[in-house]
This record gives sequence, structure tokens and C-alpha cells, in this order.
Amino acid sequence: MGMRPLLHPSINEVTVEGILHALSDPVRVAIYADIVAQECPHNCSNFLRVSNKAIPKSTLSQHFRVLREAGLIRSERHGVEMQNISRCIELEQRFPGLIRAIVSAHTIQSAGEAQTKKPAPKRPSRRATAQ
Amino acid sequence: MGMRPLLHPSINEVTVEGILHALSDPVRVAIYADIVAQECPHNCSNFLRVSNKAIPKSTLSQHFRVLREAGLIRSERHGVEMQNISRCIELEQRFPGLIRAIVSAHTIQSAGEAQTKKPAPKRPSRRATAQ
DNA sequence: TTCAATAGTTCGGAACTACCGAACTATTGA
DNA sequence: TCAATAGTTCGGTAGTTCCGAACTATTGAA
Repeated sequence: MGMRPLLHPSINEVTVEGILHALSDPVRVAIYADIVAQECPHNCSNFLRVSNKAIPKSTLSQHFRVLREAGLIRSERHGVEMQNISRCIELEQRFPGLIRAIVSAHTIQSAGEAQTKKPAPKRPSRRATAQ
Repeated sequence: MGMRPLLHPSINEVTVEGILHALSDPVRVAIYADIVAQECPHNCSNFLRVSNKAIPKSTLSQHFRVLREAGLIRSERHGVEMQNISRCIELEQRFPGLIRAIVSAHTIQSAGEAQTKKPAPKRPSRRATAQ
């Protein structure tokens, strides 16, 4: 099966639920925060290098797809690599303050976690920690 | 099996991921927006009366539990009914601007949907509309 | 006190979603 | 043409969500 073309929703197809769902995963919100902060060319390989996490590349690929299809990022192939950029200007127009507030909340939480020194008590999480 | 006591996380156990996950469901964000807007005593029955949706009460009960365990609401039994109130003051301290931005985005989106008159193209949605 | 009504919770299974290894496509540079 | 690199798709399993049925809990009558 060939590769499907990357699909990006138009800005007014973007939903709050889609955005919140996409960013309700600790890995995805970390990826997205990185992209927004524009620390380097943003793609799967780079994320693995920067964050020293061991995430399977198939999983990472899915995460980028979720971010893309939620309207959070725009992905473009550049040679053998992918370039992912934030769509935050468009998003700011549609939902003022939303992205900023989420990224800021993520930063606050990360800072708090770093202080308490515990590896990762982060989430409500699917899998494990069930009710 | 008896009923378990309702559990509310302390404010610093509350996570961004938990909040975003809880509000990434169209029904839950609608419930929560209602609670924040303080339109009436907030509970399952009232939500069914106010929004004219037909949601099974077991599902609704789960939705309230998710909101509660994400730290978004505080639930208290009052006689035969439940009273659910927003924890927005605490939340505003922990994650400034977050709740406001999400509720505001939800309002913007709802307004847009009302205009286009389509019944409900809302979601990224589980079930149906699979990729 | 017993009973019916109301409000919400829990259980269980079906339907759905996510994760990740393996196999694949795509591009570049030797 | 071929190896290397980067990412995607597939498939199966593991986890999550939904919702009807059965349950618990509280109130207000009879």
C-alpha cells in the first residue's frame, strides 16, 4: 500500500475537542511544546535525540499524525526528512489564548515535576493506573 | 458491591493531561461549560433536562466521574441529588488562564456551529468517522 | 416501618482506540 | 544499483469507552 498524502484540516475544521485530545497525551504535548518553542528542525528523529526517551518510531509517527490531523502542526517533506511547524498563528485567530494557555500550563507542570524529582507521576493515563 | 466514596484529587495532583483528556469529549466539555456558567444546580438529571440530548445515565455518571477525577469539579451528595461545582478558583491558581481559554474556545466553536446550522459536526470523536 | 419514586453507581460485554514490532515506501548519496 | 536514513502502514494485542441491566442510596409518603 502506497503512502497516503498528508492531510491537514482547514483552520475552521479544527475543533477544540481535537486539539485537547491531541494534547492530552504526555508525549504529544512534549513534542508540540518543542515545536512551538522552535528549538530545532522538528521531526521524529530529532525528537528522539532531544528528549532522551525511547519511543518506537511507529508510535512517534502516529503521534505526529494526530497532531497534524488535529490542526496543530503542518508537516512537509524536505528530502528524506519531515519538517513540522506549528500552526499557532491560525489557531490564535480561531481560538485566542488557547494554545498559549496549554503550553504555559505544560511548562508549569514540567517545572513542578522537575522539583519533586520523581521520574514521571504525570498522567491520568490510559493503560495502568486504571480506576 | 457498595458505592465507593467519591474521590477528588488534591489540586497539585491535577495534571494538564488529565484536564485536556476530560475536556476532549464533546459531552463532557458541554457539561463542564454549563457548570462553570453556573446556570442551575448541576447534576446528571439537570444536564439531561437542559441540553436536550438523550445520553444514558450510566454514561453520564461516568462523564461526571472523569471530570471529578481530573480535578475539574467537586461533587457532593445533597439528599437524593448530586451537586457538582467547578474547582476553577484552585485551577486558576495552578494553571492560570487555562480553564478560561478552553471554555472560551468551546463557546466560539459552539457559536460557529449554531451559525452553520448543521446539527453536530463537532468532534474528532471516537466511534464512527474513523480515519 | 415498609414501599415507591428518584438519582446516581457499578457490572459486564461489545465496540472502539492506542501501542508497537515487522514489513513497507520514499528519498538521497555513494 | 544499492545501502542508508526517515518515516508510514499493517496487524494483533492490550487497554478504554459506551450503554443496558442490575444495583445502592436517600427521601417522602402511606
